[in-house]
Amino acid sequence: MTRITDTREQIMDRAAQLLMSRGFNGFSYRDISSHLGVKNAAVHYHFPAKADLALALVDEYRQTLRDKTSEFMAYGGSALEQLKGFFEFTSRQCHTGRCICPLGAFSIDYSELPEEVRRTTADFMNETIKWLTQVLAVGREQEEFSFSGDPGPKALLILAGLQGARQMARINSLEILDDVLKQIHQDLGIVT
Amino acid sequence: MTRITDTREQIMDRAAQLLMSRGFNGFSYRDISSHLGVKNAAVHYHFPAKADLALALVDEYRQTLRDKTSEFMAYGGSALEQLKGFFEFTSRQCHTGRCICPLGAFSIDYSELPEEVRRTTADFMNETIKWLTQVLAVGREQEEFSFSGDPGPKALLILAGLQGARQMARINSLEILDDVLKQIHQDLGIVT
DNA sequence: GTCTATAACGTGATAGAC
DNA sequence: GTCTATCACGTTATAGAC
Repeated sequence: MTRITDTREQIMDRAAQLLMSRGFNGFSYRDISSHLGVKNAAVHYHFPAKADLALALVDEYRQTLRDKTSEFMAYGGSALEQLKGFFEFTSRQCHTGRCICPLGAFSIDYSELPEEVRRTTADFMNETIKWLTQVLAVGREQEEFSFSGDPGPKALLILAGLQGARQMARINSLEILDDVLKQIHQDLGIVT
Repeated sequence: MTRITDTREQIMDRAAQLLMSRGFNGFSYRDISSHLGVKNAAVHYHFPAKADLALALVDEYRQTLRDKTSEFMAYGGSALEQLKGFFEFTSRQCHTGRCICPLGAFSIDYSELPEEVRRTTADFMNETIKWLTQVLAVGREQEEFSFSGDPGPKALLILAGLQGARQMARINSLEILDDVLKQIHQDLGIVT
């Protein structure tokens, strides 16, 4: 009934949850195993070293982004729709668990992560930047929203703003994320 | 020759450095003591528990902000000057050590911090928000810069953007922070 | 694939000499 | 105010039985 990879997926899910709520150094194999009702050796079977787990997590995030954006990147489409989907995803994720952005979490421990994890994390971030830059460029061209200056730095400010807002929201209140999202909308001339 | 509190200050300095480069859970008493050439018991003498160290650090940040902004908050002044000072401080701090914002660092471990540290951290953040909100309001009134909408959410976006940019910069390159700063300037209509 | 058992180590923290 | 010595604990990780 249960698939062979079931435990592996459960480990990934729990690890993702913990990463976004405590940072990569803030959880242990025990936190994962006890939650699943298994022993820590079982987790080590699927991910021998913690770095393997980190790599799998980043890879998963990257693949998710690719799946959600590949069509847009290849053939274009409605930029506003892409943008709204991204904002809603972020907002929903944050409202259920007050979790922070995985990139933000990894950035803290970045200097101590293995080279391969660092490279994959950087790749993931650069792909995200590239995607949003194109969304902004296409959306402005299609007059779905407006802003002045290059799309690149604008994309950076939006991504950085969301990442920071999620962290600030957990110290203060989720209202902060909502306010920042509204401000981003306003600065893009999007009517809500 | 050396003051009584000399070691205490050195501990604070090193701890601040470590906090901003590895997060609160990313460094140990040993990291501090070995750097100063003392034993970890000496550090425990000045800060019995790690929470005491966290509290002292947040308090120091808060006091620094108060010192730098109290005059403006009380009597007003040039908002542009305040803003530039803040940006330069952030930029300089980031360019020497690629360190992240202390608030960002604490936000990761926030759920496990003692209540008193949490409260002080939240106070510090709220004071920062309040200060920047007033700077934006006054600056727009004095026509030093311009933007549409309420100063509050605008202040949040700027602070969140800086916090996120510092983290992204460490994964990619310091150029990201520079780009974000330029975009913020542009969105405020400040000519550079 | 999961278990028990254990190794090897780093951590925050304390007691008591100097 | 700093030291030596030590504790109790959590951590990642491995070996080998089932």
